[in-house]
Amino acid sequence: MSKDICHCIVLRKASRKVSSYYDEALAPLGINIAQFSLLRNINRMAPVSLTDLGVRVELDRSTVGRNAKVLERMGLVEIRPGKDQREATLTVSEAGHAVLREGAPLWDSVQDKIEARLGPDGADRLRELLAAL
Amino acid sequence: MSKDICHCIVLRKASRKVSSYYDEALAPLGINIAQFSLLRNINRMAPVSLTDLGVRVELDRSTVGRNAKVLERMGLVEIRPGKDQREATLTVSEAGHAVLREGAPLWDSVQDKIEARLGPDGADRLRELLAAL
DNA sequence: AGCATTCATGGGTATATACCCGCGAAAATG
DNA sequence: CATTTTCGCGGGTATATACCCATGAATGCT
Repeated sequence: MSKDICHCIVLRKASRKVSSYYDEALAPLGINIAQFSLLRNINRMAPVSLTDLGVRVELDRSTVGRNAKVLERMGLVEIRPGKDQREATLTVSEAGHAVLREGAPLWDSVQDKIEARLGPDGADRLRELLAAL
Repeated sequence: MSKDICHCIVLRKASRKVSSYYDEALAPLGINIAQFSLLRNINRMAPVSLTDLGVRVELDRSTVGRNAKVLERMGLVEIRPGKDQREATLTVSEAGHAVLREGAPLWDSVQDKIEARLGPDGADRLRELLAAL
């Protein structure tokens, strides 16, 4: 019975597999999909606090903080205190913008590949199903 | 455009979210879904080597080794050398069997919840789409 | 038998992720 | 204005995950 298959495990496997597609495509830039996506979100919201960013990307604030620190170490993001002394303000550096530019077509190609695999409307149907979870 | 949405990120979010449903349900047993699933696989294949188990669950050998070590520390799994001195042989302990028994209905309830959310055939359609990736 | 090759694990390193706790800063309250 | 409460973050801890390298064991070939 298909009922024996854990929905969660199926999702986790798919998540790992698909992540690896993006990771491989972005590898030439020395960045992975989680980092690239976070960088994009920082760019869209900059200057942004860790808390706001965490809400946006639906990740724990401490997770976002640590992931952002990795981007900072890579020189792609700048982290400094905001007016509110409690806040860490994130902005994308020059190098970060370059990665965003160069990564875009690589990301596009994987998006296309996925859509091809899912067939027409496949991506939309998948998104709908996942949104229902 | 929906084309702006990263298929990978959608999947990762869904994976985290769904995992948390199972994790919460299994929490009373002090185990999470990754561990529960691994325990089930060990049980089905026992006695099994790390390599074989890794192939089965589609995880890196070293990942399986570390995850299994956590289960061992919890007293749910026994790890000992096999006839082939290189091999680590995994078996489920008494406590592990108890967890499998007690976890089954908890796992079932989450499966049902997911299926309810996805609607009739939803789970099947989701599985098909994910399998195409 | 002896050496080369293959094979199974383990451990190092690094990221992703979450939860909890404590500290210092800002805001609210009397 | 002083005190309390709220808020933002960093750090500790733990798991999940992967890649690479070292080591010791099994196998195969000469």
